[in-house]
Amino acid sequence: MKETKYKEIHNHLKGQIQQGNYQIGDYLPSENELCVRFSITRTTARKALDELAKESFIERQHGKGSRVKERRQSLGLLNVKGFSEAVGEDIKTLFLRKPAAGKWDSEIMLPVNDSDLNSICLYFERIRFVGNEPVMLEKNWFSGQVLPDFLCSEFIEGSFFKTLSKKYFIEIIGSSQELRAELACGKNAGLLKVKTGTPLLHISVKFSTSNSKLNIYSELYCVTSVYPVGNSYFI
Amino acid sequence: MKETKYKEIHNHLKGQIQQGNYQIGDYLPSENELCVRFSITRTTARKALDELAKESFIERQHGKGSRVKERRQSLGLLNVKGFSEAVGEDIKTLFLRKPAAGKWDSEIMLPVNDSDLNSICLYFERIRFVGNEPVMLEKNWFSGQVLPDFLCSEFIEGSFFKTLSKKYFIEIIGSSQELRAELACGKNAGLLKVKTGTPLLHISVKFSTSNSKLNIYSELYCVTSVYPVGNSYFI
DNA sequence: TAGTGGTCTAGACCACGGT
DNA sequence: CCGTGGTCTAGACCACTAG
Repeated sequence: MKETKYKEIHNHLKGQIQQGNYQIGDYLPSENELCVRFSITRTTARKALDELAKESFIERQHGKGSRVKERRQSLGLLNVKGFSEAVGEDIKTLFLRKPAAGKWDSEIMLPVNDSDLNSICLYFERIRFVGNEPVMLEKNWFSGQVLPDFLCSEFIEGSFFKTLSKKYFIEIIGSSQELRAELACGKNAGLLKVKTGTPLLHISVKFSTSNSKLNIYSELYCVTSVYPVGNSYFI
Repeated sequence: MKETKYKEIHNHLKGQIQQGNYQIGDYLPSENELCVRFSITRTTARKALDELAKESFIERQHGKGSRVKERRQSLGLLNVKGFSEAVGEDIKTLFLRKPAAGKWDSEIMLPVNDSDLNSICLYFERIRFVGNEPVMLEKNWFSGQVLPDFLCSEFIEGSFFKTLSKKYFIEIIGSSQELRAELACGKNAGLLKVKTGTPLLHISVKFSTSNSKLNIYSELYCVTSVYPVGNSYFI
């Protein structure tokens, strides 16, 4: 498995940013400078920088350069932050199923890419608690194709997204979502310790990542009576 | 103002897809074919196709081609787009109350700014239909302070946000939201023509605008059984 | 094996921003 | 003016898919 040149440059620069060698507002080396420093052509340098821009680490400014941006946290609804950073209280996580081989379930509401359907499906499922109250049932599917050793590893700081970023250098670059209000079926009601027929907020999300072979499909069932699902978005 | 070549190709292909000349599952011309047909190089052809992929009109398949994807339509969550631009179908709007003086109701779930509380409150309320099905009950409160003549004017293209933008040059710059799944109370059930006890998605939004004196508070009640509320966000 | 997309080279001209 | 990023050409080799 050989890494491409542009990914090498891309990861190098991303690492520099994450380590703080380039601060917010700083300018990265220009395309031409990267060409010299890494013995590549502009096409390759551009590709590396374009990827960084797509992941919103930098902002390209015509005539000026590539400036390190503040990374926006909110991604549509549930954020990149995910649950662990979103609730300021005492939260716990219980794995109902640790990451393992699964199947592309029909429970996934958003259309699954063909390329995903043709590859191995990994799955995990957990319940999130605030205090001792279960507030969210979370089911996640994704292609195992691009995540070697995923099954063996623990999550970094309990966060799936952090693990993707720090261990595999994969960033979330977008999401689409569908929201439904539903009545809890017996099974979900049991898991969330509510009565059957309690209204649940059902969130279907498909996350796109900087690795085009990795999409993450999630189905979330939330008890919203005490803790509504919130988010904010600012330009 | 000259259009770039890749944008020209990109728009041409997008038009073909939108007009149905390429159906879902069809393959677009290969990169090499585009090169010949439009007298361009592969770099340019690729750029056009990459843009289409980024907009999720197509899926790139190594060794096969560029396949037209399904783009699911659903009710756009009021991020900035608003309802009228989000749904591609036959939508109608019925005003239950045209914009008029109102009061800062306790139904508003998100905290109202003090400066708003101290100024005149305008209010309007409408029901959104897809076809003949009511799908959303929408209640809006905002300060009338900065919108002279607002009561007299019609909405531009039926859109509140467009009216703000084109007539008053005010843009939405942010929002916070809370989501709840609730059971329809008698009144809302009646308006939305569902049974009491049907689960409704209750969205509370507070929009901030480019005019710091204007905040918009909305309470939305959505029937999600047929048209889930959707949104997507890409960096 | 032929055709496809993915990566890369080595150039070129242009539009933009600041000096 | 120079350096920046944006577009584009004309090639090349590779990896993947399918017959």
